[in-house]
Amino acid sequence: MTPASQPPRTREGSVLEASRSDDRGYQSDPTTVSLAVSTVIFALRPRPKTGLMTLWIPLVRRIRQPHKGLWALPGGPLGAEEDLAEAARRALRDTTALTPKYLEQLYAFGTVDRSPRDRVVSIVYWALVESAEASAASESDNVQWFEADSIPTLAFDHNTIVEYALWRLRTKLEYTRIAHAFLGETFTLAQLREVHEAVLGKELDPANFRRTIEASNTVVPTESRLAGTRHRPPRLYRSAEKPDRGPFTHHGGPH
Amino acid sequence: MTPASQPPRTREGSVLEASRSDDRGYQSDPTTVSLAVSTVIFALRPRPKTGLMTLWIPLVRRIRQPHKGLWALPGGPLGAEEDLAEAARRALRDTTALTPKYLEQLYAFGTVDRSPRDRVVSIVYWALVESAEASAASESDNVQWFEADSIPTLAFDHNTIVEYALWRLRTKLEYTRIAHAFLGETFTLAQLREVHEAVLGKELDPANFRRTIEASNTVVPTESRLAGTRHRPPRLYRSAEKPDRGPFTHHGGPH
DNA sequence: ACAAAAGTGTTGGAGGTACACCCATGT
DNA sequence: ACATGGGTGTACCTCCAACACTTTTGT
Repeated sequence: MTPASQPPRTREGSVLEASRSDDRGYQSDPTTVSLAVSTVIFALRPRPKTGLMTLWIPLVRRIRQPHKGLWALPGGPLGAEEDLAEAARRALRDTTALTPKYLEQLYAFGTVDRSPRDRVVSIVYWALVESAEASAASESDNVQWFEADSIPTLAFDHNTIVEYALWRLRTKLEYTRIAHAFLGETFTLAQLREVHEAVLGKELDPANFRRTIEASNTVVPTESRLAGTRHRPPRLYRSAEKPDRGPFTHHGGPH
Repeated sequence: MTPASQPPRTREGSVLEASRSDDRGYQSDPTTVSLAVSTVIFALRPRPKTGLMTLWIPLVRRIRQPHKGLWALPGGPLGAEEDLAEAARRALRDTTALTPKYLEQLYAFGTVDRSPRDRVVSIVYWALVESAEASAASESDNVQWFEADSIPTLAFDHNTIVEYALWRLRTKLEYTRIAHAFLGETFTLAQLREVHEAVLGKELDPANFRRTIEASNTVVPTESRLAGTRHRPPRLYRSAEKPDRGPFTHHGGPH
């Protein structure tokens, strides 16, 4: 019996992003519902002191009311000619200047009072960014990375959203191959295990991890090995083609 | 390795409901994105000939353009003072005049061209309705129940949405106790098994089903038994309190 | 040679499927 | 008495956690 995946019922703020261009802190027409798209971005980065890889999330500082000065999820209003995922990707590009290796819709948050004056419905996505790139990601006064375990108080209901995204990431890691999104073209099983350990926050048995992964057919071994270690050189693997299928390819075609 | 739960990328219509009050078939302001909420409603009802319980979905006939005359999911525009789930519940009440025992957000559909002229983002919910009530549900010229396995061609991308909802229902049935939502206060294990069989579309071993359910602690036995059968009277069960927990109660508290 | 991580083998427990069998009631 | 589903027992199989053990490199 696994946990239910009912998302939170929040009673807090909205998702007007820091980079919004108009200066009003409220909606002119109170009968209108406005639509925004935000993205929870995950990447693995080394923890400053220990150098150990952990989960990080970039946040943007709000430069307008409401919640001016607080950190918030990157996002913005949905463009009329823009798909939802495109908008999420744009939020990601604007803050981190990176391209996600994985992007999925998380949930639509829309309680009436989540923003103080506006009525905003936020469609939230979550994204995974390759570790190598994430290290070189832009950081500034208004954009900063935080460890997923120690997120400050955020604007609106964004703390709740981040928690939910974290839960989804951890849950989904166990039954899909999204972990590959954190890694490059080829990787060792130790590196893949490191990703799992960082996300789940616990150590895994190398022997059993190997067998579990091998049995899942999510990776294919290459001929090359990683040299330069001061021990036996580990084999490099690539991500398997695309055994990842949505619900439709399942019962859509012949069984 | 279970299937990934990436929803479809549709390239079709929107979700303007049949009961919408304005008569325009398009949006006045082309730069505005409008927001609608629809609901996929599930109930178990006996199949006409065989009497065997199967999955049914109520649909409404579109009485306006676009897609006038086609069947579509019940839904409507989101009210400014209305939570998303409320709007979904309203759609359900208006069509079936019933209260859902279970209601959960499915997905937000928002590709640019899903509606011919408008730009509509639909936040779709799915709901379960008690079988007993569903039998007495209202049906009219513009509201009709269809078997989940034989849905006609629907307006917009609603066929895709229904397929996705079906997939979610079947998947979630296996690791939660949502099956209870189809049943009344008390029920026999045979009835619960009948629900599972109807949703999954295959027979289950009564002996093993019993043990699986008992081990899951999702039901509690009562003292009463069901009489009037022409065999040994089966024990009645109730749904367990609330071992159903969202992601937050999980890692929100101490581990 | 030795440290260190890669990689293999082995065992025991948990859980799930198949199926034989007994139990209690209405007719 | 007997048909019918309720309910129990059990053997087997697969998957997974734990951990001992062997292999291959750099120093």
